[in-house]
Amino acid sequence: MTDVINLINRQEVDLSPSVPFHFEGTVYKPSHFPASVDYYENNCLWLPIRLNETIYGIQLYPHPQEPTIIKMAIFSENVLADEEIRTIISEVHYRFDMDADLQGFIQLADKDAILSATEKKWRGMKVSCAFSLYELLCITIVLQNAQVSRSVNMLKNMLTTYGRKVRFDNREFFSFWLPSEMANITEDELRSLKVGYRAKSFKKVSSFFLQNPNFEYQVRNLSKLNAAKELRQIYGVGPATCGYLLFEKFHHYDALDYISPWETRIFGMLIFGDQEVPSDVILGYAKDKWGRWRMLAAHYLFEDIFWRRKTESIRWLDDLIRL
DNA sequence: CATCAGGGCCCTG
DNA sequence: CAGGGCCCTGAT
Repeated sequence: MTDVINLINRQEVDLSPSVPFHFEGTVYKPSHFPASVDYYENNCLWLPIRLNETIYGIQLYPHPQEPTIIKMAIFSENVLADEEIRTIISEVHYRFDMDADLQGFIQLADKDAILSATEKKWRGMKVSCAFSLYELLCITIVLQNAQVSRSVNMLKNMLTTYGRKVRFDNREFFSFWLPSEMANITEDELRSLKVGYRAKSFKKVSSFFLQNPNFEYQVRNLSKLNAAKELRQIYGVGPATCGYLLFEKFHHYDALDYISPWETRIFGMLIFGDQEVPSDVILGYAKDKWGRWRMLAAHYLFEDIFWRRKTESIRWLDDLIRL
């Protein structure tokens, strides 16, 4: 796609997330690999967002004076209707879990030796996913059975070939392709972008969303168990991907029922100082100590160590990540 | 130079 | 429910 979508209209609105709200911890997750689908810098997030097939540009930053208010600038091609603004606000609230009540977690962490300091440091950090379910699935597809550098390359190839270039606030991004845009693309074409056997997943996931356009919104209302049942029916969604979706996208704070080998080693170190601890021991520990907050607790520990990695060298973590 | 496992999942037996 | 195969790549 050569044409660039220029979002020239700018409109500001105020958001009032539930407090406490840790802006930086919520909108930027250092454990995620960087992609040109959003950008975070210095307490400000830029994000193209696609709703009802229309692409908007979102800029989020804390209000300079009012600590409980988050400012959102919406960039658009056309002047926004009130209804559109309401839709965007409500979607952003969902994606950054702005209505969450984490009081139970705060109380739990306060009495927990492992969590206490980390929770205080990041108090108000919400689980978030800047992307739609379909977009997140595309990310998890490139994540599977590949090292990070290859995942980055696969997503970049897909975006530059099928994504839409979006410009707002003097910045350029790629917005994801639509499920319908995958329909006429062959597996061989996808394989030429070095995605390998994942080509089939892209095709199948896209046709699933084409047939079930409201799937994400239906799953939002389901219990963890029922949501998992629905998600696992999608081709390419196994236990690891399902866990990511349940937690990051659908905010099931207890979605820690499976841990992949590489995460097992990291959690082993974080909890027991030993990377050889088997995953079922870690799962049992988390369930016992953190109960219905166990994935959120794990998330706090996980993101904290990745934050620390930005300013200090953590040898054992470098060895385990293998970029 | 070759071999190999990787931020999983599908499919088969 | 265990295990082989899968695309491609950087590490060894």
